[in-house]
Amino acid sequence: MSQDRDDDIRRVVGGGHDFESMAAVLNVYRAATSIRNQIERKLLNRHGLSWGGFTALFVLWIWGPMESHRLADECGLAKGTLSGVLTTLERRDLIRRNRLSSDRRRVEVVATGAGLELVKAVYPEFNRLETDVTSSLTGEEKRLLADMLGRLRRTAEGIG
Amino acid sequence: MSQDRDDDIRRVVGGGHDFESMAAVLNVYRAATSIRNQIERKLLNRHGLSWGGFTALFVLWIWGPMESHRLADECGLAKGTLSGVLTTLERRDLIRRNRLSSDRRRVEVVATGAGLELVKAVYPEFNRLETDVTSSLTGEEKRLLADMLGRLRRTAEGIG
DNA sequence: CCCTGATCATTCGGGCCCGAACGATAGCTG
DNA sequence: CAGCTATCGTTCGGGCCCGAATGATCAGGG
Repeated sequence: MSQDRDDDIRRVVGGGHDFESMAAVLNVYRAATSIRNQIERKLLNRHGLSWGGFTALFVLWIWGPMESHRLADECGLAKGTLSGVLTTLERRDLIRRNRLSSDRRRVEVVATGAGLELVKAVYPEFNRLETDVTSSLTGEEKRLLADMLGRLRRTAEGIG
Repeated sequence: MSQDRDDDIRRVVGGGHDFESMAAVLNVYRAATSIRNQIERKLLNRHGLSWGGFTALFVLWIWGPMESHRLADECGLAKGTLSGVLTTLERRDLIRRNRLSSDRRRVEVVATGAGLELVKAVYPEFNRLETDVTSSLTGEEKRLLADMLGRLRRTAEGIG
């Protein structure tokens, strides 16, 4: 946020507001959408993957098969949203749903061979884009950024 | 990102990857969605506003009427997306579209009295939530965070 | 004057996203 | 063992979101 914009805002909304917090929140959101859009455009679209789809596949790769509610949590998605994402992935044979015999309400989600192959192929380039996108920060800054954002997120979720 | 998770990832994806950048990007995205979801749930939904709709109204409040393409840019939305958001706002008489007589391709977007009234009423609470959400950071940290995220965003957009 | 190419906003197709409602399943309790 | 109650995943309604295609409008050159 440039100083000019900041001044415009102060002038219009008046005093008694918390501009530091506003700038922090605004920048978190803007940076996130920029990163997501760039990575989708430059990489994921080409492989027919959405951000959410790639995330799910990545989680299943790292931690192996898991139940749907936990996968939703790991991906940061509402369960209804995850259901749709999984349907898309399933249509392309990248994941499978297995109903648990021990509790037929639950569903275990498993990446197929093709799913694992895809995420393994895409991840290196994904990581390279992460590096590119954060190239204006030092290693120490990246750690600091991640730490501050982690606190921010825990606070936000704690408020709910 | 906890150390355990980090270790799991290192073990599976193997060496030669940039985990610092990965953690930074992951946390940006997760923090952004947490914040957005909380603010929508706790405030905007009650007023029938989406994040994008509130943003558009806020921008029009601060900087006054502006052409549609600039508004899209200020809101960080694709122009097609903004068109939909504006239709929603227009249906509720919160904004108006004026075709420019000087160039009938262009559209000037104006907040109505009701629109200004709404954004003025909602903004103080919005700002309070921004304060709450960032309460685990010091003022200096918020400034640092905003600065790093600004650099990050400019880099991301520069890559495209 | 047209014609051509550029530049607007809108529309469209597809998918994401949420919360609420739903139906199926499980476990408890009397 | 029948009837609650809680807890699954899915579905549904509505809106957001993008990129590509579309149609309207404008500016410049023959």
